Amino acid sequence: MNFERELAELNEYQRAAVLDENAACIVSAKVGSGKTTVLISKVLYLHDQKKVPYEDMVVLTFTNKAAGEIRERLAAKESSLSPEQLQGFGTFHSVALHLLRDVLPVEELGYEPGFTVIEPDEEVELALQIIEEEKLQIKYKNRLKKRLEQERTLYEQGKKETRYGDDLFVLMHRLGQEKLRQNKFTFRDLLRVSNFLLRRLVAEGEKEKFHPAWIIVDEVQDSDDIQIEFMEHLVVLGAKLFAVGDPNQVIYTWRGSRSNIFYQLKERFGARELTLPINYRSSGAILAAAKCFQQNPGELTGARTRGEKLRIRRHYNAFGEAQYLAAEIRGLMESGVACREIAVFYRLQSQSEILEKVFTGESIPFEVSVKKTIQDIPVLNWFLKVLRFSCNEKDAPAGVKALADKQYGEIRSAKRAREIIESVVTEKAERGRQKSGSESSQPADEHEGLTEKMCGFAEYFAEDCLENVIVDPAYVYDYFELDRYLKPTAARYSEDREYVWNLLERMITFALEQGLGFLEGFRLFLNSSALYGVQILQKEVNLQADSVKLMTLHASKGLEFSHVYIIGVNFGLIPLRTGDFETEDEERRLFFVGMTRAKDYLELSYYTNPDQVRVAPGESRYLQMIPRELVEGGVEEVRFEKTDLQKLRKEVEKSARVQPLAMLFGGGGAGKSAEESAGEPADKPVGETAEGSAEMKHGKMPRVRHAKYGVGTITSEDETMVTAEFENYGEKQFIKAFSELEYL
DNA sequence: GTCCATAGGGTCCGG
DNA sequence: CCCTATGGAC
Repeated sequence: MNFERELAELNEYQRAAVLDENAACIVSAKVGSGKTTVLISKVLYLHDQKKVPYEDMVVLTFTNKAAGEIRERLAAKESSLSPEQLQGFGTFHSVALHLLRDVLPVEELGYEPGFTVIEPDEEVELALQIIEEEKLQIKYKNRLKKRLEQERTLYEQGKKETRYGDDLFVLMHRLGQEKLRQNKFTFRDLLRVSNFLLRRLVAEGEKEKFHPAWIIVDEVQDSDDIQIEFMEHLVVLGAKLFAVGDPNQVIYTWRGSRSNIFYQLKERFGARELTLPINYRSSGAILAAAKCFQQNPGELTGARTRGEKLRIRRHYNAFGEAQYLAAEIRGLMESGVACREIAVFYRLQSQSEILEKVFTGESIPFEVSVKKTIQDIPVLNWFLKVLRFSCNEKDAPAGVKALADKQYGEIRSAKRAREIIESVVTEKAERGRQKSGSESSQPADEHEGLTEKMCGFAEYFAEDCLENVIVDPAYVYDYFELDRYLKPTAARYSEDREYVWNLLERMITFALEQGLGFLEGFRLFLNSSALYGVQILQKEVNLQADSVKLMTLHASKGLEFSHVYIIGVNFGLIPLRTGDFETEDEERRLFFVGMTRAKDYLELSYYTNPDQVRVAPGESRYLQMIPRELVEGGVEEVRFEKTDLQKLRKEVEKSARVQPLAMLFGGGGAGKSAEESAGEPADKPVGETAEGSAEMKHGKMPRVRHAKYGVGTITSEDETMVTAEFENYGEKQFIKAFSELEYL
């Protein structure tokens, strides 16, 4: 039997979790212990052995990515899965969306089933509009987004006074009315309204309307109150609970999850607690070091041998380190390590900048993980608004924004745009009322403006909609005469066009997949595009691409690499803040998460002369917490000469342009710039590299010795690199300033 | 309208 | 720690 084999591949702990019969079970899955494997096996076990249909399971994740992974791994094991069967599989928000659309009676609250999900920014815009119209007194308007999020709980608890004694609660009330009127849900509303209707379902004993057999939750430690409540309602409706998570990986308390969540869950659901204590990912040394940062020092056992020790390196500053990393990574590449197995983690997004510059200059293939949403791509932001008003004339605000867009719109003033849209909408409504069979549905005139095109869209495509004729983005592209707005002369034209094209293709495919007409499919897509915003853009998710990954420690969660470099382990940066203990604990967990991403090699580094203010020059005490016997050769300093570094830095700054032939080995002192002599005196050389380069001018092939590669001969060089042929290793490239080569 | 003291936020970033 | 929006004093 197929499932028997599946079970045989699990260890005893994993097997126990999969086979557990309790009504509620919480699995404390230690880092790298096969959490997702267990989760998938559980689903398969319930389906194959317990004959629970997939339709009766609710499988909840926090990210679209995790949801996608689960679907994918499931599809690999079970081929004939239909989308309907997996409607309960997704993020908390997408499952709530499904419930509100297809199961729960939202119309009883005054919403229509075709509601739109809006992004936080849109709620803020709506709020600002209300503030203006009603002359509300709101303090800190520039931080409205944060205030709406943070002070919402106070409002919901029925508090009278706002934090700053202003009209914020009046605003929240009006905002609620306005969202209802415009048929819009925020992310939070999805869960809040779901919870409200589920609670009512329970209270009125109408359990037959929705009664999942199982809820299975991934990364349960990230749940906030509203999500726990959602789980609770499903449990009350009769579902059994299986939740998997790790209290040591709570790094998002600032957005609502709490570190004692595991304890809370056990109390609330009377759950049995199991553990998955065996880590399969990291080498023994890495795991042992990481264990120093475990918060709940429960059982955590490694399955691997000790492996290579960690390294701790000291660099002068981030630039020197970037040079070093470039050389180091090149070395790894040459020794056959795939780029995709190498990652550099840092605490702050801004730290990637210098790495990007240097890696670009050194031709190291890399990719920076930056949060990308629709908002970050202006053309899509604009075009989605165009489509939203086109498909739904009730969404006048979208029409106004499309029309008044600074870059792609037609009308300068937002006020004027609003007037135009309003008049067109009322005019259209009137014409509809006195509809005499006259031929009003003319195709859009070629020279009409955007307003007319948006208003005529639904009518124009109505017939095609019936026959599903639209399969080519060109129809829509031409209808809007998009070239008039994207402006072929603009520098970003081809990129913009590709984005738009891509989006249209996706929307058409979506409509076809859903078995809906073109227009209906578009509407449904647009209504929930906020929830899947990032996925729309995923032309390629490049975890597979062969490039070095640069990301923040936060972003590293859930990933693994064979070689990991955590940089800037300075006090003041890792941990970021000092002072209060709550956040300090979180920093420790964050560091733990980062370290445990590494499979085979982990290197930690800090700066003696950090460029950023508020970063202390010394090593973080986190480094002192790691037992020395796990560290190769104590702290190794990467030595260099400061003037070389400054020269290199200037080159890199310029490298966007054509690289000038740097006079690195010209006459003595040629590299000394005015600022340099005016600034603080250059440090005394601490390395031995200066003499070496002088020697090479004479065209000799100097013999060198390197601590790691042994004795060799220089074979070639340019301004920045030296290549040497080693007797026992082969060819190796070094950055001159860091070569650590001893010239014989 | 301008000045200035000061409270409070900033980094991290899911849906 | 540093920056700045805020709002009262003038």
